[in-house]
Amino acid sequence: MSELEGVVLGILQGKQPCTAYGIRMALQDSPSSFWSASAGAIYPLLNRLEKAGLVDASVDAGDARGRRLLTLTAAGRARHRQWMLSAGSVEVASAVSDPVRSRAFFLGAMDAADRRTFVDDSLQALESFLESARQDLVIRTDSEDSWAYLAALGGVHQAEARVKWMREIRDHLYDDSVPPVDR
Amino acid sequence: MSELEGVVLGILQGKQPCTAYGIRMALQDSPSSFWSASAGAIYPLLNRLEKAGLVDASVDAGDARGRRLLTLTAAGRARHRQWMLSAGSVEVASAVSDPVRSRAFFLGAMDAADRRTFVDDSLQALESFLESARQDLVIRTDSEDSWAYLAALGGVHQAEARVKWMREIRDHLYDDSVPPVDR
DNA sequence: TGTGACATGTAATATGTTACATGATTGA
DNA sequence: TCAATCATGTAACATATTACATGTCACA
Repeated sequence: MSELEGVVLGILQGKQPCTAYGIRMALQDSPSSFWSASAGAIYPLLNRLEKAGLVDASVDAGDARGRRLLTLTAAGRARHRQWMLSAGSVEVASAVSDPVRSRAFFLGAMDAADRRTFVDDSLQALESFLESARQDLVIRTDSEDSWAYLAALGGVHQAEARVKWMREIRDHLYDDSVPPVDR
Repeated sequence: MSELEGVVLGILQGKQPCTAYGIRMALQDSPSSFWSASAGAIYPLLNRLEKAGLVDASVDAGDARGRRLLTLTAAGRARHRQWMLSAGSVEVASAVSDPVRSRAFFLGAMDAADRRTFVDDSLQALESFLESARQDLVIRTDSEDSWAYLAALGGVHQAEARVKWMREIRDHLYDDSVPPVDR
């Protein structure tokens, strides 16, 4: 069961009845750009879920576009619950990915000028991302869903931790005691 | 250019000359389980890179296994540099993924008992992950590569932020009108 | 001498990406 | 009426996963 599948089931549970397009838009509104939320991923996925009996679809008769309103079945809810509870496994908890940190591991192979570019530019990008995470939090502030707010708050905390960390690296960079790496 | 490709080029740059197997093992040693580091991903990838002229391979004549020692070409180094500098783009900085947080957005759809299970179990998983991130940091402490140390430190900071955040959620959970479990 | 790590690779499968293609609906 | 948004979908392609398959090397 893929991450995207779990997320899509979750969005559907919160918005049903809604269209595949609506799910796509909800995914796109997230500050994270981890999924492209492309039509080529969403429509085939939803059709798979429907075929597997996790999702019900009814064509909206009053809409000539063939608008399909989707809802979760009982099996779909059970599957979503199963996905949720997998958060307790260490494998899921450790399947994080941070593309900036992945790159930072190899800073030692760059020359001093590139290192500066890297740190300055990625710090700016991280600050910009933090800003969008904060905006996302504001949107959820008056929502009745305090859990979604707390989840978004976690995103802000993590974004703050990333900015702080990159500032630490910058401080280290501007410290002259570090000799250049030999190549 | 995929994340895995960039990471593999980076590992190779730091360990060359080394085998594809060595790169796999280096990937596996990371506390993050984001990549499975399976043979089915690494060997085809390295062969693609070789074909593209980013990697050079020389068969070790003294080894009957057909051990191939890999090195980066100039084009490979340039490609790696390009990947590194892409950390400055907001798209890359925002392409983070946290499977526990993804799930936390949908806590509102769970019943109280499942919510408690979710929070208690994922807190334990996050603490366990934090521990492995700390161990990874210890390994890098006496390394001459201070940058890799700083990168791993970022991993620890983020893991700490995730634990702290889940504790906040737990506090919110037990503050609620829901009667507390026996403890 | 035997076991576990080293070493390379493929096959079937699943899933995601980009780009393309089409048309309806809504509101200024 | 016209443009932006809503809405569904496919095609070619790239890439990762799991499971399988084979054999060598180092060392106790």
